[in-house]
Amino acid sequence: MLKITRKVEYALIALRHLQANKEGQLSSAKEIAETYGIPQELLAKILQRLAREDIIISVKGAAGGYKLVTNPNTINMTKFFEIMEGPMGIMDCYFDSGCNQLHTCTIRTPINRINDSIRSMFNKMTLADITY
Amino acid sequence: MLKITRKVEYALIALRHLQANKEGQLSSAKEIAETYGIPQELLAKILQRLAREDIIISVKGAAGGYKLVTNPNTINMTKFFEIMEGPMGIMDCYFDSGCNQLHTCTIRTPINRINDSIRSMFNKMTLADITY
DNA sequence: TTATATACGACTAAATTAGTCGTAATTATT
DNA sequence: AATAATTACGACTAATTTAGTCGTATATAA
Repeated sequence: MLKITRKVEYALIALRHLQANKEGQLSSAKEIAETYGIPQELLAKILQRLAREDIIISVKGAAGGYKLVTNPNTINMTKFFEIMEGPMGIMDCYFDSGCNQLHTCTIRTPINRINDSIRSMFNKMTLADITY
Repeated sequence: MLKITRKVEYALIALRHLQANKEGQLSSAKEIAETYGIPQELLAKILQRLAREDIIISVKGAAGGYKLVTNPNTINMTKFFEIMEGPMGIMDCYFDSGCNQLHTCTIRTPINRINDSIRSMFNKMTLADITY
C-alpha cells in the first residue's frame, strides 16, 4: 500500500547521481545502471522519459549521456510522480468516473480529502528535498 | 501510484454502512455486498478480517451478521490500512532490508522522511474522518 | 432438519509492474 | 568511411500483486 514503483525509485537514484555530477558532466544510462545495479534497458527508458519531460537533457551519440538542467528546487514532487506514473490519487474515481456505484458511493468525499492531503503534501516538496 | 486497493475501499464502504445502522443492528455480508455491488465472497473475507482484528464483531448462524463495536473515532487510519494491507511505506526497504544496494543507496533517508510524513498524516486521522 | 449465516484456506483470473529485445538514429573516435 | 558507443522507442515477455471464486466446515434461528 502506498508504495512507489521501481520506476520512481530508479528515477530518483538516477537524478541523485546526476546531481552529484559537475556542471555539464554527462552520465550514460550504462554508467548509472552499473553503479547501482539497475537493469540498464529499464533505466534507459526512464531516463528517456525524464528527458522527454525536460527534467534532464540528453546528448546523443558516442560519449553521449544525460545531465541535469532543471534546478531540483523547482521540480515539484507531485509533477514528478505524475510524470513517472500517471495521475496520483489513492482511488481511481478521483480521476475517471466510469464507476457505476457513484450514486450509492458514500466514501468519495472523504477519499478525495485524503487525495488532496497527499497531493498537497507532495506539492510542497521538490526533488531537492529527496535527492539532497 | 499511491492507490488504495479494493480491499480497503470495500472495507471502508462496509464500515460506513455498519455505522449507519442502529445500535445493535446486524448487517450480513450478503446484504452489504448486494447494496453496493461488491463481490460477496470477497467482502465476506474482508469482514472476517475486520472481525478478527476486533474492529467489528460477528454473530454466527442464520440471522447473523456484523456490527460495529469500536468507536470509529478511536480507530487510527495507519493501523486500519496496515490491518488491511500490511506495512505501509512507499518503499520496501523501510521494512525489510534484504536490499543488496544498501551501501550505495543514497535515497533511503529522504524516502524514509516521506514515509514518516505519510504515516503521521494517517496517524492523525481516524476512521471517523473517512466514514462520516 | 433446513436455510442462512460466518470462517477460512486453496485456488484461479485479471491487472499491474518489471524487465528484455530488436531496431533505428546519432556522433565521437579511429 | 567504418566502427563502437550511445540515445530513442515500441513491442514483447516475465514476474508480482491484486481481485475474485470455490469448497468445505461450523454455527444457529426458524
